[in-house]
Amino acid sequence: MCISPIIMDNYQGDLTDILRASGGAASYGSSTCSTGSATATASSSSSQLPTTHHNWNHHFSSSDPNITFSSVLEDPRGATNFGDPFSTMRDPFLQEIDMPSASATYFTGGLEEAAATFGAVSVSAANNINTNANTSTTSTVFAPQKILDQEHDMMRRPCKNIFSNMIQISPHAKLPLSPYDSTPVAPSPRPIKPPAVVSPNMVNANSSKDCLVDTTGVQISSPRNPGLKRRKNQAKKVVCIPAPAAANSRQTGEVVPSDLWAWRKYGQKPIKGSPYPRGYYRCSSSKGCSARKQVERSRTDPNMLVITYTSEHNHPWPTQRNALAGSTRSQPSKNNNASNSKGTTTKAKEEHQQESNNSEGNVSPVVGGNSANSVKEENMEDIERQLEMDEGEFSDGLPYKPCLMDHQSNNNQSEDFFAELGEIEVDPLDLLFTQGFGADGDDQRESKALDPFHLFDWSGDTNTNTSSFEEPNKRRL
DNA sequence: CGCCTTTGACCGGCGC
DNA sequence: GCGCCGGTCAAAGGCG
Repeated sequence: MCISPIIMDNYQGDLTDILRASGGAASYGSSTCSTGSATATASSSSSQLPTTHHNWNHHFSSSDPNITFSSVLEDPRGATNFGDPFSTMRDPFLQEIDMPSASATYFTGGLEEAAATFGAVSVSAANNINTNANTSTTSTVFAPQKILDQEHDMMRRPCKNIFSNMIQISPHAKLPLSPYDSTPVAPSPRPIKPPAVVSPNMVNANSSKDCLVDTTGVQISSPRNPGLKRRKNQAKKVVCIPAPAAANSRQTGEVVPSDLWAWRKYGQKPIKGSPYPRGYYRCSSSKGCSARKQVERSRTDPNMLVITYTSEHNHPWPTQRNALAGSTRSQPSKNNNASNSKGTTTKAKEEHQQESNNSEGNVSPVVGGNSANSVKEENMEDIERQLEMDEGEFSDGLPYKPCLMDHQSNNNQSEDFFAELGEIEVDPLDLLFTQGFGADGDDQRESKALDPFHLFDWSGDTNTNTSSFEEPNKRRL
């Protein structure tokens, strides 16, 4: 069995992959993955995630020698973390921030190439924006206007995958290196960064291109916590992704694509000038984690979600989503009526409605979070073993063939995929690694039954037969 | 019981 | 100094 490239398209709505591919892997898989040989994994431990990286990485690297995704995943700092794959764990998005310019370029180039392969339009590590843009040394650097053009282009094109619809903006490279650049430490008040140089070219959030956000000069505050003061120039990472389908959006909030972290919403505010509120989330994976993110719809393109990551996680990736109740809350089974007005009922209501809208009489393969996770836990050892086997499979040269969706259906699929993320309440990656590597026979059938996307049915020609993959989500829901 | 979301209040920064 | 604004807190209530 192998990982079909189609998965990457399927994952267009899930930040997990990007999280993994962009940053996490730099810590996880570093030296072994980059070579493609991948005979040894940096994480043979109980954590499945590094292995996951490993495999993704392998996909890219094995598909096309020109794709440097494996390089992307390599820790540019040359760190090796065989002993502790989390030893350098930081927020995968923010990690970019901390990279020296060269590293950022390195990253950008790799991702850009990969993005191009997948039909991506614009992916940028904006360390190179602004003041640093002129001094960058590679052609992969985007000048601000180029980014604008790229986003323009992106907006015109239908969504192919998350690579094609995601813009990463990180503070310019002249920001001092993050004080969190090193190994995560116990949560503690962090030093205040000195003011960053703000370029007049900076595109700010008030511009018409509000997916390009000045990530400096923003404040983080804990006004009621004397230990944490508002910090100007807090490094932020702004990411634009395709928003979930409008039908899936909440009245007062956003359907936030799942990522590996558990986020707890702690606030929501209407933002002046935007018809869409901004949701405030903090990491709930670990107490004391200062990681936060803000989610809002682009005021100019409601189909885009602007996710701003601030601060960093000071803990490893959560390896068990069932411990992260909020992000994987199960499908509501009751109290979905309109009389409920607080708590999770809104989400439940909408998800319920979405399910009703999408099911069309079919039985929705909704996988309860608990059951799915229990499957995950039970199968992780098998999964890891299977992953190791997959390594060999890739080593045999199985070509990676990007499966580009046709433009018409793709946009819908993107949205539907997000919708499903909210509906099935299970990280598709979890599905993948809990069911996708199962054995033959009953296990396989069971996996298929639990696989709403048919992700694991790659016996056919998946790279060209897009119709076979046409709207997989709708087909099942 | 522990987690979540919602939401009004509170607070600090900033511009005028 | 004042008001606006964004970010956070914390109470209330729901869910599994």
